[in-house]
Amino acid sequence: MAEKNKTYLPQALEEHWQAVWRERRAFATRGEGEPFYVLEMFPYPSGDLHMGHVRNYTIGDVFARFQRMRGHDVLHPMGWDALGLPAENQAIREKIAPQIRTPKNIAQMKAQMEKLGLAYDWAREIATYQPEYYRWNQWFFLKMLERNLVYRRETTVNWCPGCNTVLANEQVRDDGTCWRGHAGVTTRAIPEWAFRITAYAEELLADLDQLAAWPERIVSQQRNWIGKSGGARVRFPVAGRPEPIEVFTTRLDTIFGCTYVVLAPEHPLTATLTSAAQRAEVEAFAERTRKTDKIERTAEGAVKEGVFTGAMAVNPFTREPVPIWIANFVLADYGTGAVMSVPAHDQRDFEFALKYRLPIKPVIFPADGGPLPSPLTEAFTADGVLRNSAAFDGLTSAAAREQMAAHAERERFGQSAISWHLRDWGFSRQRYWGTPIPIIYCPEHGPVPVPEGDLPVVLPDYADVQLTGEGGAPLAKLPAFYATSCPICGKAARRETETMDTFVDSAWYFARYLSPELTTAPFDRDAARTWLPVDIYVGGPEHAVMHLLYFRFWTKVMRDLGLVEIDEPVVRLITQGMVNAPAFRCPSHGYQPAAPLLAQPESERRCPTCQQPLQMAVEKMSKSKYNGLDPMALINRYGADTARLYTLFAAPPEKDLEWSPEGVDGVARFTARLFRVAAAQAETVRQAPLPTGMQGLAGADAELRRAVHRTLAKVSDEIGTRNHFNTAIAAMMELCNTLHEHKLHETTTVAPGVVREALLLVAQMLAPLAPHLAEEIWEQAGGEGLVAHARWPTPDPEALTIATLSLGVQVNGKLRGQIEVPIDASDELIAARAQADENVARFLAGKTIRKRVVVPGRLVNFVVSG
RNA sequence: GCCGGAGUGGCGGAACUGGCAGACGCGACGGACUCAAAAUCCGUUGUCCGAAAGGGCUUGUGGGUUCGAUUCCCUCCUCCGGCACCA
Repeated sequence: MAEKNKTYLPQALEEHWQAVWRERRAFATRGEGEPFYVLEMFPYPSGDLHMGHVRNYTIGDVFARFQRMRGHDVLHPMGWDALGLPAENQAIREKIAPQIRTPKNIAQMKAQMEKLGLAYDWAREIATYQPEYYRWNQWFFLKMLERNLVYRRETTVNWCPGCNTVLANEQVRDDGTCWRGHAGVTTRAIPEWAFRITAYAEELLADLDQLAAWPERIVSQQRNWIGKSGGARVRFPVAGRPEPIEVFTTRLDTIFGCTYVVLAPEHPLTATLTSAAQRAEVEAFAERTRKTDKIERTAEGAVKEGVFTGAMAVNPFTREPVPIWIANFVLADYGTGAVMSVPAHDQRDFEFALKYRLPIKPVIFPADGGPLPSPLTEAFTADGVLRNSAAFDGLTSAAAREQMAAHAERERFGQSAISWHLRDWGFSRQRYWGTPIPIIYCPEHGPVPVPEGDLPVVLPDYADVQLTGEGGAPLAKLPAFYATSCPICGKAARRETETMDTFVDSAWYFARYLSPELTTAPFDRDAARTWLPVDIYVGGPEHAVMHLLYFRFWTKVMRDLGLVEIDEPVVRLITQGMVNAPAFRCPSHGYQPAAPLLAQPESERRCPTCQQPLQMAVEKMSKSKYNGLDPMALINRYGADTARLYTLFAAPPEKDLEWSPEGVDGVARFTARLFRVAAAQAETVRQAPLPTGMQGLAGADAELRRAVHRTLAKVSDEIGTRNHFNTAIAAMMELCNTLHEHKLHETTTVAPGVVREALLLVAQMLAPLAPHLAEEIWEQAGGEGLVAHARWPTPDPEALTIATLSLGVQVNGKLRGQIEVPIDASDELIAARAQADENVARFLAGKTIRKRVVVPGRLVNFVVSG
């Protein structure tokens, strides 16, 4: 900047450099260097960045800027996940068209991102609400329909009789009322469209092995979600019925202990086989189950309940009759919707049997021949040896599972089978603000795909739709939208009025950035060959399962469509922890805005309405808890560099972050100190020739140069290898303290060349983290061009050498002394020095040294006795 | 309930492969500068005993493995994320 001021005024300085970057299009791809794709999960454009965004995008920005300095050709785009429920709810509340509101929100958030100094190539911006984007959702739908990866099925959804519409899980409150206050939320079965993700289950599981650079916890969550388990299907005939009950079990070895079977209340057989005597009870129970929503039902830490249907099935192994029950914990759309219950060997079945006084029959006994308590006090769930199992007695569980499956297959009442936890992806939504599903229902030809040439099916204007949140799919009220003709026969037909799950948008957006303007294909194949897979993907761990699984699934589909040549979308995944903050809650009036309360002394924090003392807890920042802190306030007060450094300094990326504004001051001091050092030295060092090595350097010159290069080695490792930005910043703070010890903030005796090198290296190290200040220091010290485009420096190995080491000396594992030894000291010399230490000698006196452990470079330990 | 993760000073965190626990920062305390305040600069700061040298204790709980455990194993507790229509 012209007219240097020695006071650090970050706002003006940052605006200046942001303008320079913008003018020079500093973050466009260059077309030279190894391609490197850095991606962050794109946001829903709510209108304001929150702290979670700031953290997410700052972390991504560090990677992008660092890899650019490493010489890569970096692709770093940003876009908007604009469709979905929040925008629709806002439209209902505020009566503003999402088409109007969304671009405004986007403009505002984009301005905020620019103020943070994020290095995006804005020429590649995408927004999913634009027909230019979602037409490709529709195109993919048609392609997947052709390949039998899309189908129609029945599903159960939350239904609010008051709103007369389907509710998202989020719109159902704990007490069974809907988000708008209606009571009596229930579930109901409706048809929907689904993606056959299960066709890829085996590959989605196997390819987890390719994800070596993903966090282990994400991989295991995916593995468990896919949930492959080996077992068997067995058919239990029902007296007087043609159709048997099919169950899946992983414990076929326990089947002689099966004393009842349980169906889901929605199971198709439930209605037909219930006896007349039990009908009223069974129907009442099914109705009650429907009224508890899906989440609560599976979250059945609560109550396991069931009723007898009055019907009996036959255990095909024992040929004995067993009662058929229905229960709330068995789900229709999971497995076969029916389970065989073995109370002796399954804890849930055991509890259920006790409650309803069903027989408990042990058939597996400990392999060591030990007894089981009689009566059982809990289920014996381990593998063991079979008894009471006829021909299979004496077999181990594992052997029995094999032989019994073979037996079942021979006898044609079952076979071994694999079961998956993963279910197909239902993506129909009865909503307006989503991608219209390109299907036309013809009375004659049934569901007919919209011809590819007629895409996109464009969402009708908001003005034509009455968004009330009531009465089912909004598009179904709009004849101008749905009235059409059949593409096959031309007769009057009706469009599909449901829209797609927004997970569809985010399943492939990473590829759209490669060629955002393309109108002939979702993306350019050559560009995909160049840029994919994504090298680093940064986002929240809340997406560990669903989004990332859909993302992986879609990539494999795109591969099979011949669009990409990769199996997996992302090489390296970084999941950043959440940003939490204190939230205040009044027992009577709910959450209260945290910001004014934090400004008050603790004793005065009371509910503004009723003056009760408030409960405080650290919770995820969110609007509904009123504990969000506006990042723009932070940036306006301290500058973007300090805000960035603080979010990076407070915790390593993957850890949750408890936001406390106090710590910011320390980082603000650090940036201001660095600025003052650069400003103090600029005049004297700008032209100084740089040192070429350690020759001729002594005293403070040598000391400072060593410190700078040591810091560079540390920072390179922390940023480049370990991604621990907090410790990188700590190392730079230490260096800053060293610069102060050498009086670089005023007049120093250190040689100008050494000072200039220090400043240039500081600017380069700082460039990914605090890019504006880095540019400023770079310029002050006479760096060439932009530091954003400079190469990441390499430490001078000569400056990293050291002559002596300091080792700890332990006696019996307790630290008793400290010694200095030459770097190449032998174990004998180390031991001699250690024993010579006065305090160590005290602890060795009169004892026998039984063992000596020398850990190179760390410590020496004497094991003594006597 | 099931799946995944986390727990270290007054606070955020560090300790990379089993090797000197508490780097760096906040806060607090003391000092310099100032008429004064802010800013800045210097110092102290896990805890207990001790004048000091030094010693005891200490990484959610209880146990185990090891010369040595924040790190590995088992038990329990607490908190956080996900659970398929929030994204």
